[in-house]
Amino acid sequence: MRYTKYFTTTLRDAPKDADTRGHALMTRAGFLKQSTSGIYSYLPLGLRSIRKIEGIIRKYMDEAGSVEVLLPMVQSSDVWIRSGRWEVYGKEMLRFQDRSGRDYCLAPTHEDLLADMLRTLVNSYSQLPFNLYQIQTKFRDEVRPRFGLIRGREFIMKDAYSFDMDEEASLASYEVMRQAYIKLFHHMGLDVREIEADSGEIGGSLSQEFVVLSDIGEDIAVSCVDCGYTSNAEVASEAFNLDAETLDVEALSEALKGTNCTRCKTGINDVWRVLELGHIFNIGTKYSVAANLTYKGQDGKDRPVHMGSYGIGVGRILAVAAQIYSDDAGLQLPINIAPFEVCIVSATTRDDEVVSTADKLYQQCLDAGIDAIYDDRDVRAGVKFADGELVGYPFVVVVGKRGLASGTVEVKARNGTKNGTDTATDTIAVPISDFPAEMKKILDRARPSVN
RNA sequence: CGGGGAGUAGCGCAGCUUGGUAGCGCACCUGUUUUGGGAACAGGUGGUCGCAGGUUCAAAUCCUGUCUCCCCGACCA
Repeated sequence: MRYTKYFTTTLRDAPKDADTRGHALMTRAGFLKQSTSGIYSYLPLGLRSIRKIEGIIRKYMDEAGSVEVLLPMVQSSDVWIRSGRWEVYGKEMLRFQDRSGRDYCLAPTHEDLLADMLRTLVNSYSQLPFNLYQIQTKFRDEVRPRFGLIRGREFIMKDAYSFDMDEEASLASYEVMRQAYIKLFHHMGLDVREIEADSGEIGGSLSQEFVVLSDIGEDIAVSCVDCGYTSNAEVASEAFNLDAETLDVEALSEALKGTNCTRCKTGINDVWRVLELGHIFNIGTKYSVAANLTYKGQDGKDRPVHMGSYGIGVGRILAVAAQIYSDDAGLQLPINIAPFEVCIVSATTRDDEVVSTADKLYQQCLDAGIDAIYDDRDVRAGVKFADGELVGYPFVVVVGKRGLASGTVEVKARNGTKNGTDTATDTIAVPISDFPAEMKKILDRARPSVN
């Protein structure tokens, strides 16, 4: 992509209603534009990152045997009345009527419609097991949206559901999903922790959260520095007989200072603020019984399907990555979820050799399948460097007279850059003759290894 | 829903106390010079001061109402 043919913008000042650093930087870098409270437009760069996150999720869900579907966002009240939740679901469900006065809602979740739909499609044990997922926009009229994409009212979510004949098979499906989650988060470059969670209202026998440690986390967790066993504040407070009323980070840190891990018995506990990115549940038959979702077994008897449910907040992944992986100069998104992996910068546009070389390298990137943007604007080099740091391209390739004199270009890694100076510690000179092959090697080395 | 803050140019802000023809920085446009770390100079565009009503000779400024956004609490990916 040539910058001059693209559409993106950068801002020096963040809008005043962007509070967290990640949100302010994404706004400044041209990823996002708030539309109204809790509702955002994804601009070209932001959408590229979202698509990459979705692509990684699809890869690992597909590998785990889950099959993609797309359910409607606008749902008739019929479904919800049948599931009994039309009355129960509170104001978070946004309801409205069509021209004939029929009731509808914007789906806050999809279990009800899915179970309802499958009742007529699933009949026999021979159809089981299976697993369905979708990546969809959900709408919850939250009491208080906040922190940009962290808690929006409209948000993109991956939700998956497993359907098995019995509890044992369902637990096996759960484990497959759990492994897929670990891999996909690592592929994105995120340091996720698994937390033993309370199943809460969804119910069921087993539930885990996938969280990252972050100052904008909405929950508190206790983690063992040795074995890594992590539990949420409620579980930890039960284990240590603490008063759940006093559970802020400081109080919990104080209370648990020096205590040992409840699992490995030797490690020391540490307290963190954490943000939930994914949550998996082994539900059992609660929903299938309610929805009359049954299958006929080999013995001819009807039995309820055993379900599991598996969610990931897609937009939230981008939001928290922007928060965690950034500095004062801008974003530093992990390579697999950055909007572009490489930015080619022509240090001047007034030198024919520089321009023609930059053009050539860009074309080589296209031919080699390197995910590159070419900043071919007729602006000072400093503007391109500053914008490059703000957007956080993992690598910036500088084509300039200096390098050309020795037949090289500079490849600068974003995380090695020193703000405001030209003393990047992680800059290497790459011979122009070897460019695309060398660049590919550099990119591959930079990717997190999964497994 | 309870508590707190804010709406003035695309973005960030001043002006409001003490009414008197709306201002600054950045961005944007034109020209000249500049060109490997957010250039300089000169000129220029752009605002029904959130909206409605009221007080007044006169309202961004005072009064009343209203809408919106943000922050802190209970819920959630």
